[in-house]
Amino acid sequence: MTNSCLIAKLGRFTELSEADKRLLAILEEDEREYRKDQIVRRAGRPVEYLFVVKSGWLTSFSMLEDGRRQLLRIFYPGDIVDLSEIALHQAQHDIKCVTAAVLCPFPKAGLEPLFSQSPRLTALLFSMTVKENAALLDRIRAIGRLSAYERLCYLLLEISSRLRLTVNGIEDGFRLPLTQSDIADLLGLTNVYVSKTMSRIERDRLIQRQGNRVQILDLKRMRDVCEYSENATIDTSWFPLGD
Amino acid sequence: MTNSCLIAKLGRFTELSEADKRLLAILEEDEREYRKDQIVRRAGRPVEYLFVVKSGWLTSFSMLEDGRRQLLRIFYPGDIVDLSEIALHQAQHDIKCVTAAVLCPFPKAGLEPLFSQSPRLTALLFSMTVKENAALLDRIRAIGRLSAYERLCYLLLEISSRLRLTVNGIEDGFRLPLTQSDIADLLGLTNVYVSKTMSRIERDRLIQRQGNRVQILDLKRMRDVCEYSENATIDTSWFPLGD
DNA sequence: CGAACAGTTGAGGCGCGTCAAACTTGGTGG
DNA sequence: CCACCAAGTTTGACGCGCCTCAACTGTTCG
Repeated sequence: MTNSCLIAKLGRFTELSEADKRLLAILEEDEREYRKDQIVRRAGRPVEYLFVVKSGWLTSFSMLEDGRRQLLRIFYPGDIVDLSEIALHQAQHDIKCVTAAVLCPFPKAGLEPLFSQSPRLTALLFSMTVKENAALLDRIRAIGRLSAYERLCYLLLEISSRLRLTVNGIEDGFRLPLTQSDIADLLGLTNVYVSKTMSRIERDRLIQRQGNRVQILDLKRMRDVCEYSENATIDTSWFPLGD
Repeated sequence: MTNSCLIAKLGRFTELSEADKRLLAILEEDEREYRKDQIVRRAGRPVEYLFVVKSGWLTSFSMLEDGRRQLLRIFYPGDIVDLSEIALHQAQHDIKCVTAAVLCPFPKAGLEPLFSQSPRLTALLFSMTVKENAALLDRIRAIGRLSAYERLCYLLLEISSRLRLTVNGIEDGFRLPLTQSDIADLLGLTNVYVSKTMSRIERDRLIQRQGNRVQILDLKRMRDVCEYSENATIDTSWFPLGD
């Protein structure tokens, strides 16, 4: 319980009571290791288990018959995979590991005590979903209306902002385990054009790369390029009181 | 309460107790009329009120400094505008009326009794948010990886599927109050190309148009074109029991 | 009747895709 | 510790889908 990823992430947004922490810790009792590229769940299968991400990056994606692929979401440590499918009978998307990962599976019904015993945790989970929602809207804006150059700046900002929730000190850069094909499929581009555009961004001294490490050199200019402002905090004023 | 839009929509997914219905009806006590094109809320403003849509279509959108615009969401009768902003301090997007509309404003805190008194309604609202989330993922796939022709087929299917939730008998077509510029801004295209592509879709006898009414002629082929399958039902098996 | 707005149509251009061939990197086994 | 291979990245030539600009055609409503 002391090293629960969920508690670590959720605790950033609001004070958690001991009871709440216990409810969350139950979700991480089990633990399973996954290899890089391993499929965690296939689209069309019933959603029986959800997973807390303990370590590693995962992604959900959608394939078209002719091979086109769209990456939909990245899951980081502290996320619940896939909270968004809980309301559906069948999984809509494939989910696979971008890196080796450790996941904590729990049955869908495992959320029930949380909903019935802690209105405050419920509101928090609700807020997390809503926040994710806001992130999806940002991506729609990016894919729909930004140029490739702008989209890449946006993605790097989004990733670094998300990493800041669970990782400390990324000012000197962070490891980016996504391939350029992954990045292309996240943003509606091709790997070739991602490569060319990343080089331009680096030449413009907005970022610096070595291997798969990326460092953002000029945060302000990056933000201006894609008109992206992250808002990390959530409004907890409407939350029911803790018990 | 008898003509509550919320109850009408939510009741399609699960049985509502009388107590639940009362909780929902409170949200629609107030009522206000809006003109076509009227701004309901500006980005950057604090989110104090949410709205139940009683009639009309609204949209949320994001503007870039140079005038580019991305429509993010369409709100139909029975929706809550903008449930997704509840977790944030400031509104992220502008919201305006596509048609004349009647909205029921209620303060953000108005949801509190619902969260604290009815775990079942909470789970339902949560599911609605999650379902909306799934719809956003579909749009990301469409904008990121589908051609203009495929995107338009997708959008028409999505709209007709959403309308089926509150309107009966759209088999003989439905009114589409969006301009082609709106449609373009929803899908990351331009009004000119939407016009040309819509004509192609009509020439291919997938749809038929007159004025702003649209009728889908060949549902199966439409679905095949964009590989889109709607899933209307939600899984309520994990819901806490009603009181 | 005319202004304002939405839709249509055509000509030409550009951003990003496609294809293909080098080059770099990191992991693996001898 | 080096040699090797597979996977990922880079680079260049060329093409296409969608954009831009612009003129024209309804259509609605004072």
